[in-house]
Amino acid sequence: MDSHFDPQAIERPLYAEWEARGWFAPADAAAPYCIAIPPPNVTGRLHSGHGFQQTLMDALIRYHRMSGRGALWQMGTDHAAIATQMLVERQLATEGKRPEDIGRDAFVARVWEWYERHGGEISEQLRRMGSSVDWGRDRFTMDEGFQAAVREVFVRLFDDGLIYKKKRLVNWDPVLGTAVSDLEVESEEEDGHLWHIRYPLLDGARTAAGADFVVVATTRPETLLGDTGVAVHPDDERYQHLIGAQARLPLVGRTLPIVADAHVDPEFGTGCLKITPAHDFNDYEVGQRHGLAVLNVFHADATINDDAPEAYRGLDRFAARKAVVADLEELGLLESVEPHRHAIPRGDRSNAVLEPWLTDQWWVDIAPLAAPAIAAVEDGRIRFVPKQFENVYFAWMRDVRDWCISRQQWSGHRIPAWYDPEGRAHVGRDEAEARRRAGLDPEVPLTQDPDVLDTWFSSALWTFATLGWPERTPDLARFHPTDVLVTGYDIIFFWVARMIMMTLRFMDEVPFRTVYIHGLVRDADGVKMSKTRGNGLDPLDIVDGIGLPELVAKRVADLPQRQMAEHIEATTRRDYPDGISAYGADALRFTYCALASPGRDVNFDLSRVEGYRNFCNKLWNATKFVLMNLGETGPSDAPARLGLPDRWIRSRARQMLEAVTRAVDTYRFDLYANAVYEFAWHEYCDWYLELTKPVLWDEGTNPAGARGARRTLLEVLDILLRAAHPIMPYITETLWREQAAAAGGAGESVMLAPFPQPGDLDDDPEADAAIEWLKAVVVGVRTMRSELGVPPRTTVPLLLQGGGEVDRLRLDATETLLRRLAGVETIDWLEAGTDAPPASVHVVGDLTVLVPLKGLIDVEQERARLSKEVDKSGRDLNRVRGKLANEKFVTRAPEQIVAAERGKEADLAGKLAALRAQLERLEAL
RNA sequence: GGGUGUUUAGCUCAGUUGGGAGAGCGACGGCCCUACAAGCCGUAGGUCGCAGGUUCAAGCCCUGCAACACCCACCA
Repeated sequence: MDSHFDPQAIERPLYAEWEARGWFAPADAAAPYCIAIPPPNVTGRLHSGHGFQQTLMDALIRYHRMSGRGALWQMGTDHAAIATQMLVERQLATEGKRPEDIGRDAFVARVWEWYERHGGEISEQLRRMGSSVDWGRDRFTMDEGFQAAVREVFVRLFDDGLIYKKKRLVNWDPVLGTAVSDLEVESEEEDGHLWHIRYPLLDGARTAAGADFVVVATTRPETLLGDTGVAVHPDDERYQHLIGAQARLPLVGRTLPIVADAHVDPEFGTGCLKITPAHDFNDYEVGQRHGLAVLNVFHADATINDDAPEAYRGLDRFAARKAVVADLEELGLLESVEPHRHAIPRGDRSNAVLEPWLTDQWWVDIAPLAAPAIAAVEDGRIRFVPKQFENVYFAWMRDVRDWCISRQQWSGHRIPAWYDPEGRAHVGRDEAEARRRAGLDPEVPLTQDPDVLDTWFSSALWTFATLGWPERTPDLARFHPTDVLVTGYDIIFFWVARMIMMTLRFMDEVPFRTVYIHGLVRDADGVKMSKTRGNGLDPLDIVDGIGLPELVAKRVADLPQRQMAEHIEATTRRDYPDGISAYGADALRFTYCALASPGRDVNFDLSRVEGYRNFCNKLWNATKFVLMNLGETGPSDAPARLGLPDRWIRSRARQMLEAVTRAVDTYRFDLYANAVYEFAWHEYCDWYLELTKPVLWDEGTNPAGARGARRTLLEVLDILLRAAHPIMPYITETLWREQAAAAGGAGESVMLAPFPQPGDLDDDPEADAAIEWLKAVVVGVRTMRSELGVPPRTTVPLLLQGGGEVDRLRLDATETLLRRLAGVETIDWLEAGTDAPPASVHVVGDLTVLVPLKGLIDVEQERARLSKEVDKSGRDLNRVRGKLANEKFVTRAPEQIVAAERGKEADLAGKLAALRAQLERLEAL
């Protein structure tokens, strides 16, 4: 074996082998366990969030596969309709073309080309992370089966009256030229203005203050062109006499009725509200209540249409705003302008300011779907981990509004509706069915609805459509409901909620029993990773490494804003002066697991990866140590005897496995990783390997003991590697095969080996206590040596004082080990009544451990150290005595707590006495 | 406006039923000792956000406050 762990050398060949041998497919005749992957965009690239999420899923899948389940990790990708539309449009733009220049069919062909050209990238990246997805069952949300599923769902929902077409206000993206759903609106506070505009009153009406106009306030003066009313609060004394009066709309001249509506807040602005039903959601409601006209003044691209005065026609909305304001000012109708901070709705894809716009769209009537979906979580058929996300889910679901599912784009699932010459819509699984259902003659021409469906409509069918629905496939019967969904809180509404609704509707069962919600990956400073900030880390750059020039080039490529490039380059050069090393997939995966604390975002820090890469190296070298110490014959059937260290490490391994299984059961990937790390490094390596050395190197006097140590070294290493495999598959596979070969055991792969169980090993309290005693003495001696400046290779004499029978027995059992680990030359007991020589002292329970100074030591320094120890012990003792002096404590606290405190008191008193005695001795020198 | 989360060592974070504050990284000192310098040994560092309360006992339970982050709703 090489002296260093080199992930580059082992990872790719292993993955290729696993895949080629079909080991990712679920075992037959085993209890099923299934996770459906949240489908990455087919043309996307792997980012940190993916890496994180897939690591957690792969850990679960590998764990359950090893635990004997028929584990299926269902693979698939998403067609990402809007994202792809934008990419292909951008590609066309470089050729100087617009989509309409080439037509729908050619455009759709381009989209498919795009899928085919880029579709493989994400799969390769998943492989590089070690993800054990079942490639044989790979699906795509636009594949034939999915198209059938989508049409089936659409038709059935339509037939049940849960899909309908209706003209109403929607969130309109004027840049993309499509409606979007409520969820795709991102509102951010931005600095704007509040314009106060005078609307002249008609027929001699006056305000209470005597003015012949009312003043309305608006943040969007251009919408004035579509005003059809003015509203005041019904109880507003200032305006009550104007209710029913009329005002004249400036610039347009239209007559506006003044209506009373409780929606108006008398405290805001002047208490007068202009009503633009076609361009504001609240105004629309007000308009409906009062029968106001709905006058649309925008084209689809938010330029002013022909229903506005000629002067503004064709102007972009922002140009129109300027013109309107200027004209109002000219006319003396602009009373004032004040700065005003308010929320601006923007499209999550285009970042364009959205407009409420009146259009015909397809909708899902959501309430009948939401009710059973709420119930499924309420009654525990689905549970969220962490639990608090159930409240997030409930809050949204209980107030959810109808879902706008049609998009005015070309990329995506086309809506299965056809129009006859009279414009009536006929829904069907295909045109023939639509015609048949409508009883239309073959010669009646039909045209299909031009719109496509919201991408999330097909995603909502993910768990069951991937398994074959609407066919009743064996996979569907076996693996649905899936066991757990692993996803981020950012798509609970987009995806999780909709999957639950659709699955309950069409499968009559839940899509998954558990929803594990993980945090989002941020950079080391807690800032969200994003392309524009240039602070993102590509997981594969951490796995395979990347040079600084390449990293800089990658981060500044395709930046929306050129001026950011300079800044990003500077920070990149500062943060990664040498680029990024190839840490390997195992180290990265271990990091993701270790950082996966529930309900928290992950602040991703490369230094953690480095630490866990070092951990990989530690495992590597530990295995090397074990293999090189197997001796000539390796393990044999000759009698073996387990020594205390062997019994201890087995007992500790059992406790590690208890922690691990508990952690996996509760989705505590962080505790899982920590338990493995702690055991492997600080127990197996730091102590156990060291404890075996005296035994192995003194084989002649104790061959059975050496055999016991060898056997234990191998067995515990085997357990450790199996326990760690779900987190770090590559290195564990490599080392496990070495180990298995040396042990002469069977088994081709650690990923097919059984996951170790606590019951495989025995608890051994006696060995635990003995080795803990030994460790305490060794650490005590080491501390004294270090503080006294004794060179590592110099052995020291050791004196033991006090202590009981147990201490003597333990010394007898571990003396050889103690000598080696503490660098001790001689060990002598001081008889009772004998004065101790001047010495450095350390107390372990009743036992006092002394390293005589013999004049070659800095007495002053030791005195200072002892004083500190005396002070600390004195403080501890005082605290314990204070507690015990408290009558309430003694009478009310549980007996065992009180007894423990009394024990502590005795220990501390003894320790203090021993320390003081030694301190006095030193001071007498 | 409503809601959720966070606040523990210089940094990033654990702390599972309330019973003597932990890890990793970083810092400091000493070591190339026959698995590992990607290592070994040791040391320092915290009034657990603030103020109350419950309790014999609070990092943990309750109340209030503050700061930060996020979600939902949007008074134009």
